Amino acid sequence: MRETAFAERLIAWQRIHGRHDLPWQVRDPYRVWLSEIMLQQTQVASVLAYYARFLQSFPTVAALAAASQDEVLALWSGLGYYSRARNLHRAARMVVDDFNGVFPTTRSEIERLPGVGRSTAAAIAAFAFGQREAILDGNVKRVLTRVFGIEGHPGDKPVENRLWTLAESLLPPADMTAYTQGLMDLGATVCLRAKPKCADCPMTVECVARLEERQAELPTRKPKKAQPVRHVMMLLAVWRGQVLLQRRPNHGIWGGLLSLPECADSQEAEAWLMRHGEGDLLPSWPELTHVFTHFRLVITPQPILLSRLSPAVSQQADANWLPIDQAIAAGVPTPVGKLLGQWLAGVN
DNA sequence: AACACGGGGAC
DNA sequence: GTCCCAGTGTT
Repeated sequence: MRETAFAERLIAWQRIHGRHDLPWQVRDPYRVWLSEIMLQQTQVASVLAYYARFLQSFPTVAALAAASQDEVLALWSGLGYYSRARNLHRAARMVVDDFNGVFPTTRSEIERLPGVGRSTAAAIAAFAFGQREAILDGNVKRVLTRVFGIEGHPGDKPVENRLWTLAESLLPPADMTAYTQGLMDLGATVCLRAKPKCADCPMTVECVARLEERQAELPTRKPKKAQPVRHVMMLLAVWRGQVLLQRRPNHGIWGGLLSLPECADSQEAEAWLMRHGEGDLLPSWPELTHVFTHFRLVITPQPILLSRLSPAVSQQADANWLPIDQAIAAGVPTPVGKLLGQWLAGVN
């Protein structure tokens, strides 16, 4: 297909059939940026409520910069990929401190913000400033591999490089907002992964995948490998009606979130109890499996009722004793929220 | 180049 | 259950 034909058809299609009512379809770069970060590896339906709540608490980049990391993480809790929230917070402070409170206006400058890579920077530059920059996200990769019949896993470097070059060659001379939004809309509403609606697609007559009936083979799947399993025991330590939460390190899984204390097995749980005071190990609850991209985590919940807390422990700086309902609201990982919810349901 | 990083929707 | 998504940062 001619490059110009692709862009012309896409823009015309977007104006009629594309999405025009998403809350982040604005020119305010702060709102565009926030939405793009939330939408990384996360679907629109999941983002909508988080976006509204976040914007209500932090209406401007200055408000976000003035917040604490805790406040930001609490509003992010449940969305996943928490480094996005920490980077967002750092980047807000960078905009205030290094860019004099004015959001940067070029792709290369925007790309310096932590958490903003090439595609996200290009999307912000296109939506907020109408600049001629190519995006390449999951939707675009699916559309391009199908329409142009590009073989190979799009995550492989040579394939990805080819897709970037193609994406740049397709850019229209103007109308970048409609074009960029059209690319995303086509991928999200028509060029679906499982059942693409080829009859509704403006590229259908020339789409390689459609012509060869290979929609199911493109984009090429990632070769999969076995997922390792990790086991952990999570302690539901309760003292005077409050549960103990500990801050996780900023790096690694659930970085920076409050979570339950962990150990390997019930023997270690006994030792933990001896260190922390006196009380009883209740029978452990049934295992809970949490699935990640790269491994599965099998959690054994171990409730502990403390009757006395050792003085040294009660003064630990990182110990957070909270009523269960407040603990849930504090921004804990999803499986921890489930466990605390089960406790509430069981006790009350 | 490969991996780490969450959660949820679609099937 | 499996696959994959509006990706980025680290190694």
